[in-house]
Amino acid sequence: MRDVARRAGVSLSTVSRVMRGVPGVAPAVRQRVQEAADELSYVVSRNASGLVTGRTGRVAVIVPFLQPWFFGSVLAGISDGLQRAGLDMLVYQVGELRRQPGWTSSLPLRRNSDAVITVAMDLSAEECGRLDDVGVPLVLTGQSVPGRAGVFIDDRQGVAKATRHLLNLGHTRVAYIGSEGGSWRGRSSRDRLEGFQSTMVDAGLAEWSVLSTPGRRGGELAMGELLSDHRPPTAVLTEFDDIAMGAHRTLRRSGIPVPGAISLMGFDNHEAAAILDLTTVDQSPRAIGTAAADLTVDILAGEAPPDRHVEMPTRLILRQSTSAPLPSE
Amino acid sequence: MRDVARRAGVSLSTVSRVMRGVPGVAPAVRQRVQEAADELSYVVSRNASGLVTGRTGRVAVIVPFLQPWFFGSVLAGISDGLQRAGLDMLVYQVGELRRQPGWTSSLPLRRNSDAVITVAMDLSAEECGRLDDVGVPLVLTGQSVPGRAGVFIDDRQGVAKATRHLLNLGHTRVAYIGSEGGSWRGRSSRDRLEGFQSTMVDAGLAEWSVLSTPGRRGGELAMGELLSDHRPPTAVLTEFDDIAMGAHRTLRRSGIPVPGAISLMGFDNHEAAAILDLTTVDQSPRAIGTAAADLTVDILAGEAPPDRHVEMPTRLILRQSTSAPLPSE
DNA sequence: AAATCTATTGAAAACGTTGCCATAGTGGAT
DNA sequence: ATCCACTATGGCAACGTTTTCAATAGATTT
Repeated sequence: MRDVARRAGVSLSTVSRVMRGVPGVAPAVRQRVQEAADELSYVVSRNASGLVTGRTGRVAVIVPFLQPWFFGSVLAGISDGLQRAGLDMLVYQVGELRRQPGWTSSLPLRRNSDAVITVAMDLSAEECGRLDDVGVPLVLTGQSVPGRAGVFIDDRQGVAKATRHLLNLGHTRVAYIGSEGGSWRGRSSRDRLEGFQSTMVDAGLAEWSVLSTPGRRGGELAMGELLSDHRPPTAVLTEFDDIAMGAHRTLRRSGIPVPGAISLMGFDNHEAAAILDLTTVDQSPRAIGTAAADLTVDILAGEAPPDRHVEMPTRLILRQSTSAPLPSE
Repeated sequence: MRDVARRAGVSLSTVSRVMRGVPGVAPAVRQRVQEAADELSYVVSRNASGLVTGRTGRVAVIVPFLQPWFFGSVLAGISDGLQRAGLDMLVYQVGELRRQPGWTSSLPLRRNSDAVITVAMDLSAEECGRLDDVGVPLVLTGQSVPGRAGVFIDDRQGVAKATRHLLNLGHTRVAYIGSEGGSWRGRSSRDRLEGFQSTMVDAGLAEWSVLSTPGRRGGELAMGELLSDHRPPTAVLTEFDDIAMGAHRTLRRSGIPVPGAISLMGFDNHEAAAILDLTTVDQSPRAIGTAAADLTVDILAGEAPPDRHVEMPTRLILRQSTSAPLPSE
């Protein structure tokens, strides 16, 4: 910065003003400084400016994992939103680390980010509290906690929508495959199951659900179990697409036509769902990310209360894996 | 920090020494300071320490996109590696921005990161140079440029491996579907094509390749084109799995059994490849990420030359989509 | 007992910014 | 001509660390 000042023949203060775009600098001088900065390819050190302003210009994003497609999509959205606001994105993958009770303090968040966004972390109240201690705004995604800022979908309603789709097609024997344990998404898991159950009960039908280990393998097994019933379901809804893919595989191997004999539905609109022509419910993770970033920016600017909730819509994606049940039955 | 010092009854210098874990502090004092820091849940401000050390403790990772599964996997690996070394990860998604000539300077890299890792950016020499100007080590992944640090796979060899697999099964009419334009992966694209061509020529067979738009849709179209040949191939290899998935769809719709009539192979070991039982070549993106992070750490520590190349192995993943051609032909 | 060495600690200068206050012009109203 | 309000600019302290150097107190050697 000193070099820029010297080159433009002005003081440090003036360079600082130009770099921050604050008013009160003569146009001619402004341009001269700008040119000098460009020639030296100078950018301000966030380190130094953050030291005095107390703002770091960075937002920490905490994800449980980075590999599953879902997180990539949410991150893409967050990145878009933050970039627009000129903020940088720090990404922390907690993964296994999370098992340890004090994991929140192992993250160097304290004075190193202006806000924290968690993605589908399903935090406990205690974990939330610990993150609060960092002293920066906390925005949750994929999770709704009263009194805390969050962006999420209505899991219950989304599943209800899916269930009704199957009922509207004329199915009466509808089964649900959910996950249990091992998954990091406890709350959302429960909500989806309840959404299914209440919709079935409201329709005066028997609620029929199987819980299995999460993931594709779980779906395979659970589907096998359903097929071994003396009157198998004519439609199967799963908690998320991965499970549906496993179920799909079992059906394929058993030579059971989809949707001919059994209609199959997923949830999430997984990248690969399109490949299998799987009817599903879209929750547009990228939009969730953008919304979370925008919300964060607004909170930082004081334009939004630090407990605003943003609910994202879900959309039914109709593909080839669902149809009316065979009339013969 | 001052608070910690006061609470522990020592000077700032001593606290600093304790926090950095440098020797020269009496064990008793060390413990007292540690406790005080814990009670105040104090962590050092990277901002301030970076200001004086010149190190930021952060590494910038530049990716073209964040959504595709591949990037999530590489990031997961990078995150693992950096976390182990106590470094934070800044992620910049350049995406569309890249069209603009000066995009490199729009990233606040200069004094804000200790190193830059690019992921499958396929940078031009000029872009590399611009990133060099930032003045920090540059590590490329998915791209090999002489004289620059990089982690990559041998695309030619990987495709050659795949091609030989098909030839070993007894196929002689093997076609290749590659991508052209629109993709950000020019170099890798060319290498893969050449790997196929040279292997075929070496085997004394006719080289037969179709280029199409990248992605699933391109695969669908290209497969259709191949099927309209008066003697369609008995095996098809594609530049990457996405294309293979499109091709798979066309085959499914045409009622052509895979691998019965046509063997199909992808490349990359896409998440969804397992769903389609697609034989493919794995390049373990997560391992690439870890290797890139480790290399970066080593370069920063001066333990590796700033132009070290790390070549990652590829592995043939045998699944159900390839088999010997029908003897009848 | 004096001298030397070592281990531990503290004091103060830097690092590159920002924000406040002071200063110097500039033009208009009195 | 004098004063005022205003704009543009510079000077300097402060932010929270690390680093260098000096100081102190025991311990060891002569």
